Amino acid sequence: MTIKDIARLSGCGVTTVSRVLNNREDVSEETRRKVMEVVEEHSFMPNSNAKHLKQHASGSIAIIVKGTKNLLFADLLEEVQSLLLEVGQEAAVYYLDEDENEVAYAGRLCRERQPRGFIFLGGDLEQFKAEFAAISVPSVLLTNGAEGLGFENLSSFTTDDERAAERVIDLLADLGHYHIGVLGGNLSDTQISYRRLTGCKKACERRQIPFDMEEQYELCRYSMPDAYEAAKRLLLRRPELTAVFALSDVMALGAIRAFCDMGKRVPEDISVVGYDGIIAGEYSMPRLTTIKQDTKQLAEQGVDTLLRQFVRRGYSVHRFVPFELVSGESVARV
Amino acid sequence: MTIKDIARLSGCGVTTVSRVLNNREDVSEETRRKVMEVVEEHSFMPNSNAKHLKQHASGSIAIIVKGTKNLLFADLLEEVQSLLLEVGQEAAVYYLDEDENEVAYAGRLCRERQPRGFIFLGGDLEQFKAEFAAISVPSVLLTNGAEGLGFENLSSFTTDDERAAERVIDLLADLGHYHIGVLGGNLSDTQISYRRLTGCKKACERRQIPFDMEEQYELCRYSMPDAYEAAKRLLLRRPELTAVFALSDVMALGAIRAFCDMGKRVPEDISVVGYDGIIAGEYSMPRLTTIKQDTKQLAEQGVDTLLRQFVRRGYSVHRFVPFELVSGESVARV
DNA sequence: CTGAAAGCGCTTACAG
DNA sequence: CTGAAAGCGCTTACAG
Repeated sequence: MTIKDIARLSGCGVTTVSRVLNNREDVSEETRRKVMEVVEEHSFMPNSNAKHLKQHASGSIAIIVKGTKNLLFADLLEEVQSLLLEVGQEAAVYYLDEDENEVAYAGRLCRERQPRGFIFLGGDLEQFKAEFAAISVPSVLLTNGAEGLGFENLSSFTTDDERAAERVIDLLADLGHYHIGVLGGNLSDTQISYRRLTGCKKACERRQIPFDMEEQYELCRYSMPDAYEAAKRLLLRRPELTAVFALSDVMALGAIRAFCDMGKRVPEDISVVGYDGIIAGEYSMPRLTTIKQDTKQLAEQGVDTLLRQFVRRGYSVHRFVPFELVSGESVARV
Repeated sequence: MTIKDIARLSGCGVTTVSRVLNNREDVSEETRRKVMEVVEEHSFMPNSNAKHLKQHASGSIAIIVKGTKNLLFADLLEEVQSLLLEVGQEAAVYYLDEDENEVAYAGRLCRERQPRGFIFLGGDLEQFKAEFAAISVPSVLLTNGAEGLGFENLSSFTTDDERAAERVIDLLADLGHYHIGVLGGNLSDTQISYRRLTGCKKACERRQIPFDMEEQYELCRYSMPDAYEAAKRLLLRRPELTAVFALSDVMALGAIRAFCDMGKRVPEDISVVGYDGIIAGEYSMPRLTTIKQDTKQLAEQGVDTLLRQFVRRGYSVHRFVPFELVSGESVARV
């Protein structure tokens, strides 16, 4: 069944059928009704391959998730998907390992699949700087800021990571913590861990808390098993730590389990702060003290902006979305 | 850049270019090299819309995830995706609420997007019975069994839910538990909760443990917040319970948090058993005692079978995948 | 081993 | 308001 059949059955030309199917104005009500009747009767759906071949685009938005085990993205993805569904915009999700090059991947997708636009969940600015020029469709980056890059088809929304991290250190300092460890990801200055760590350092300096990168920062991936091992290494190396700031909730959860297996109690013996505000952290034991990123606003503004970019090319915005320091049960006064 | 350009630049016909691009045998080595050179130089990618318009299929596999907050599917999805990536098979993921009709959705996708095949992560047999006939591409259902339905293009792999649930009740009975509550999903006989509950009932009968559906079963969705509320209702109604079997780990995690907030200790005051074996349950406090579904095998056999179905139509298999009762820290002797 | 030509199912100037 | 026709970028008989 093709629009040709529909045309034949409804007694008009294919052009008209196409117009009806695409909700064009310039069709008489009567003709429209006639066509729709036949369409419904056969529950006809236009072939999207043919459609998009002509339109030079696939009609669907590609969502690129960087980091398969990062539950923040799971929460965020859900919000993004439901917003897209509301407006009837199709979306396909592509998962990448956190170390893969998301922009190169998007570039390939562009040539092969021609999506209408991209939503990046997480991203390394390095990659954007180097390869985003090859991408010409509207795009939005969530949880990292791309303002400085100056691409007119790329918007970004993120938490003010530096400020948020400062707040965490301040909280810990206020509670008397002096030996603080940090668990986080890649520190290249194009990654979020770098911005968060910068906040930590500033606050430490301001509060006169010593922070020795080599000794007090432990690198790990965004997954519980990896954070588990990293947290153990960190505490074994620095047994005097009274608090650990994990730059992601998933890491914090792995760390808590690690400390517990080492015979420590959280927060009595060691405090743990997370970052993200994922659902799992609201139901963990102890409940996570963390920086809650506003996934709702991230998703809303991201989707909204992308849709706006579809109609207004060259429009792009970069904004911080508010965060909140949520106090759970994983932090204690020292 | 189209294959026409490649043809011109490499001095041969488009037919030949197409043959090279699709790794056909019948091309001379020299011609192939010449063409590939031009292709690489321009990093040319064939337009998939045009390609699939001809081939009457989209080339990509549609993965339909039923239940956005069910972390089991997150774990499973990751395995499925990485296997698909290994063989270079493109896949698009579509998320549905756990109450939506996944087969109707797949039907629409078929007409619109023409995927090569489907992988369903979770599914209600009811839906399959009613609407799967409309789907003619190879499909695989994971975590539910579709053997009885007799569709020749549908395979299924699942855990022996009934047996596994029996094992859980036996474990609890062995430890002296007599008042056992169950937290689970929709009980229509086409859903997994039904099969798991059937196992519970059988074991309870065998072990002479009373089980009053009205009083001891609490319905909830596959999400921590929902399980949290449901667990509270259950325990308030039946304070004498010494153990709760949550038919999903996500539910178990929500329940543990609920009991704790009610002033109970897990497992000292009340034991909790989960089902699934998700990663988050391995790092929770207490570590979850649960039925570990073999996501690795589920993914491997699922993907393998789907690929096999592509070349051999009418081939379908239905199998149980082994499970394991993993003992964590969430269960105690009464 | 190679290529000219038809056709996949749409959309969109263009002409009426 | 409507329709015949060209064309999107591929694949695939078919003929050589």
